[in-house]
Amino acid sequence: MPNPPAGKNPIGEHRIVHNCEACAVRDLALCSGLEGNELDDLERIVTRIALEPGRTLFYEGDEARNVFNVTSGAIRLYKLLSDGRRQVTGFMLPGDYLGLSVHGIYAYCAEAIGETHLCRFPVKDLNQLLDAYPRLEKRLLGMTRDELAAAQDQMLLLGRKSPVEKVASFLLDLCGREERLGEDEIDIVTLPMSRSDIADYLGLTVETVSRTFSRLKTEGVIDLPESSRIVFKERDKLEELAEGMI
Amino acid sequence: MPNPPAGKNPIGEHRIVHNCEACAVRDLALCSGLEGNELDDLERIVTRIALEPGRTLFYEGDEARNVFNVTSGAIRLYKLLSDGRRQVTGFMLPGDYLGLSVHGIYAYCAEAIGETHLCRFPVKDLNQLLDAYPRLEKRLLGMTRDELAAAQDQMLLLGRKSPVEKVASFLLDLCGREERLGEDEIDIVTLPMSRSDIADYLGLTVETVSRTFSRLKTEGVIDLPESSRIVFKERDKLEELAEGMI
DNA sequence: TAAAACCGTTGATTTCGGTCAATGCGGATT
DNA sequence: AATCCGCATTGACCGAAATCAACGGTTTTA
Repeated sequence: MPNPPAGKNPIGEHRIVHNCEACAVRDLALCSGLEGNELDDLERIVTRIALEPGRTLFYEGDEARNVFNVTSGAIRLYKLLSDGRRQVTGFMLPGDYLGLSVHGIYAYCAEAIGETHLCRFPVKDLNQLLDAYPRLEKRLLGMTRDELAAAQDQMLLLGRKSPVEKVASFLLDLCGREERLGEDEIDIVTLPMSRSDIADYLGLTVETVSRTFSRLKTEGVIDLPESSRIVFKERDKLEELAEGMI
Repeated sequence: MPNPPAGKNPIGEHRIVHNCEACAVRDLALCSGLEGNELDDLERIVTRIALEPGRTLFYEGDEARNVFNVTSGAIRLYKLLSDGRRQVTGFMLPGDYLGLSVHGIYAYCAEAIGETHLCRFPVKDLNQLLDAYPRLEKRLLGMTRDELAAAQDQMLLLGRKSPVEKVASFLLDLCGREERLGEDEIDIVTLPMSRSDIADYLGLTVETVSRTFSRLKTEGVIDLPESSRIVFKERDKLEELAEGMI
């Protein structure tokens, strides 16, 4: 049963009727801490929205009125320097939570990569729920803690890994996340994002990313049937590469 | 009134008698969320420890039994690759909280830089307190959120900034933190860490860090009366450099 | 249907930061 | 005072990744 759109607002978001109980990411997202009437209270404050490819959800510096949970598609988070250099700080997949703010201001920009669906929670309402349901707050703390740990892994990658190590780490990480989402095609990763997104995530240029993919293909470590599909031919080799053991 | 040591254990930690009410970082640390008898409960589970320079507090992968709050000195957090490459993920100063764990395992190594004092909280006991005092949990969430935001700034630095931009950002950041700690010497930063710590924090080599300091000195942006003291001669210039506006 | 725009790949060239090496400097030890 | 040691600095050189450029394939637009 598809979610029927319930109207389109001026900035290109589609509101959608939805049911949390039946949600695909129910066990991954913020809501996983809740059940029964707790979930009803959460459902009362949520709005489901859809974003078309390339649509900006919010900018760094905007007043942070909402937090979001991805239910389908993918979002890129990024920061910009004044001359346009970009650092992608994360890719948010179904189940992931976004909307980090400091002093009520978003800490990064968020853009849809492909067609993307999200749950939107007004911060004001959510804060009240947090007080009522400690389990929800625990869940939020847990998700923030996990994201901090991932950010520190990314620092190691950005500061000290070579291009091959970066690309290998990235592919394995994405593979692990897709597996956790129930992708059963083992050893195949689908890349929702462009080479330039990957480059800006890994602190490289598009050319270097492309050359590294080609090199891994030539060496027989991966296969590239299409530019957005990666097949792991030698996963152990890839894992060794990712940790700098070669 | 100094804190009298109360005995030294086999691994080189000194336990210390202490009073939270009179603590210097009372308003910065975890405890800032509490007052009165709440603070008493926290005090009941805390142990004050002292570390001599270079002492390891815990390793990445250790079972995470405690979390810590720095009260004086400085701690470096870092991750290692198998061949010894190191990424320093953060410097923890008085008021900062450390002990991030995923699945009950520490996510990084923690080492004292100089003589350092900390409050140690057993995770088990702290979790009970978190349930009893929501404000404490809010405080923890807030501190984790701030650290995540800082980690994302650091990703931008590591992935997209040039050496000068990295060093300038680092100096300004450290200056801001020392000011918040009540350092009243405006425009003077004292570096508790070595050049190699800085290099491993910024994703550079010692040589490049050293050359960049020298270059900034030659250009009259900073002064370097000693290798661990930085005087800002032209703060605006430094701020422009940090954001890549030159 | 042609033109344009975009994306990914590959090649040639350049450059910035890493590597290697030598020296200086201050504090600790004898 | 003399030696040593770790840390910081400086110089010379080199190489890996950035930059610049071109091309093929696909999608979008006119």
